Amino acid sequence: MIKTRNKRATVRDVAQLARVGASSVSRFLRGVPVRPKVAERVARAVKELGYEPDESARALRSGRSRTIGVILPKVSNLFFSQAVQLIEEEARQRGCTMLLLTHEDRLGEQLAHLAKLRRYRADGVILTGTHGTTVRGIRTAFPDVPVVAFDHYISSSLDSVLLCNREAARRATEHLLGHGYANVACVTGKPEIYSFEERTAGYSEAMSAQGRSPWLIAAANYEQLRFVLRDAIESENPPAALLSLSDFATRSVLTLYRELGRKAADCLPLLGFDDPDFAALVDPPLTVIRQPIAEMVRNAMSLLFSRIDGAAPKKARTVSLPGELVIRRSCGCC
Amino acid sequence: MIKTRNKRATVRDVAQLARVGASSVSRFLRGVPVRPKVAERVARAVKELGYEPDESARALRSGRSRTIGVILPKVSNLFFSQAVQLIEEEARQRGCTMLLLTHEDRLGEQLAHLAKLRRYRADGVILTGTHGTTVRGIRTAFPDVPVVAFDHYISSSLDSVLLCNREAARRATEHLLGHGYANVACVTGKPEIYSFEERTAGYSEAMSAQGRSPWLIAAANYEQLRFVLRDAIESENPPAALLSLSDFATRSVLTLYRELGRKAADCLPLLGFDDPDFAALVDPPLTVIRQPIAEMVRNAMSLLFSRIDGAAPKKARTVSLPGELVIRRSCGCC
DNA sequence: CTGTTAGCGCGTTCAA
DNA sequence: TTGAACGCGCTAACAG
Repeated sequence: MIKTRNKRATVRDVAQLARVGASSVSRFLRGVPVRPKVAERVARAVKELGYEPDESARALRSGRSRTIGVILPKVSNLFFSQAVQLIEEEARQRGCTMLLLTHEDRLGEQLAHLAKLRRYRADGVILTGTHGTTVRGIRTAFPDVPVVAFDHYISSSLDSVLLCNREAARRATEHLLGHGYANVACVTGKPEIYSFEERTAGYSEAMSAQGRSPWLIAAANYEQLRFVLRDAIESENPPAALLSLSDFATRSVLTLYRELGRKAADCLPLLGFDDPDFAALVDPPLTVIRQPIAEMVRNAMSLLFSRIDGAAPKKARTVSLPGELVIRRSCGCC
Repeated sequence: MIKTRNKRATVRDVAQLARVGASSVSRFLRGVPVRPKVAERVARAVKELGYEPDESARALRSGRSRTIGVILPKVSNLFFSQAVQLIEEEARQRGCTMLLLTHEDRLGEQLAHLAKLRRYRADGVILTGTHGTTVRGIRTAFPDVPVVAFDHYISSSLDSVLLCNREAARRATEHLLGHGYANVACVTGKPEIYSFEERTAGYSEAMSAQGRSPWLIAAANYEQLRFVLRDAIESENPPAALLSLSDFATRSVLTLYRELGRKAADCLPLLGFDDPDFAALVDPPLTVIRQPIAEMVRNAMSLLFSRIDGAAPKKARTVSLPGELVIRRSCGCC
């Protein structure tokens, strides 16, 4: 089969073949009512020519790109990769396509991404920012584009969807405390990240409420975290149990145990945020706080699109969703 | 602060302010040499106006959208989510943005995605197709757009990047056989997927070479797989070891063990494809075939861009990369 | 190297 | 309702 390098069909070609005006074609394609006869002829011409509208031209003309931008720290963990998948599906249902960008917690990259989305005229943005993100920076890039903060609170002037981080951490801590482990330590990497700050706060509240002083085991990255952690658990007075603030931190803990050659019985009771693949598979199975990813995405998308469609109140809204405590065995239950 | 709803600055505004022609602005922005004086004035005007070029207009005029499409079955496993992250980084370095679409192994969705990318005039496409994908279907959507098949061989007329699936499966099987487990079974979901077919073939070759008959434990999905698997390992003459063809299949195996309450000692020796989070964390740690994701992505992107830049030979190229056998303990080593 | 001109494909006027 | 004409913002082609 010889590849006929025909130029792509345009509305004009379709109009000509269907013997109607170009604007009738345009109307038909966008669902604006036209005479049945016209509709039929246009439909046939479209099919015959294999016509597909050009989204660039559409965007240029209409000012809407039918595109939403998604900016995340990374996609290579279960929380974000599931979120991406759900966002994509929902965007598709709403006739949009997703531009995906990751910043790996570098503010500079994130700013560059915002500028890029501006150039692409994204109709809206889902943003999980990093430490240092300001609403001012966002609004410089997007004076008039809807932005929803996802898993990250930036300002009351921005729509946000969040886990009830404090409450979840408090509940998790209380659960551990309830087992009689008085000296619960809190483990996290990148303690400056918003969610981790909040969770730390919730943890501290729960500890203080029982007259216990918080013990934060933190490090700038997860490599280092293992070392700090090792010092802590091999010290004279080690923690009685561990609250881990993310799947990454949990992985550090488990990796350390493995390096140390500890058997399941020698492991500190553990409760972690996120419900990664390995949670149910390790020994003992991990008790976790599971984030309601699907609901978070659903809420974020409906906030976003209500703004894109101009149907939102001016005031920004914040949706806080509770975490689910999934009890397995690592916490000491059973 | 009152939001001044100024229209966005355009090249003409910049040109006017800088007192140069519009095309000089365009040239400067694209890196085409201009007189230093002009460059400086344009740069200042751009800054002053906060000018950002409009990618829609650019795409419309130049025929290049600076966008690449990525179509995958899903992103919620480690292999694909890492691939996505790497693709995005590399696309960014090359000045492109990624449009991400997932089809969850539904051919219809995949076709719709191809059509969508056509409307967006994607400059190139990275595609992990599903069963039933034909080069004809792809070329109907993209007569003249570069497409690279990723982790999926479709036709010799399409650039492809692949794991050496057969060889890896053969080696893995031989490794298990080498431990003296004669009766090695092969476990997979969705056996019709290209990679799994190839791996199955490699497994069968290795078995046959030793005069053993292959035993395929397969199911259409991973829920069902657990049941089939259970029948197999609880039968009178169970397999002596298991070769799992993907992280999902491996997860099914481990989940089943957990459901059955089996201790590490009672688990069949196991070797699995992919190196997911949990591989090093479970007991015993999993021996796996790790796919060289970064290299696969690097190759795919350079194949793609050499075609986008018109610097590729006409003939399609296939890159096959070897898997890495990561020996831990589940296979019976140590 | 520069500026002017034209038109990419579409949606949105307008007058019919 | 329809079709013709215009222009969104930009870059390719040209003449200077």
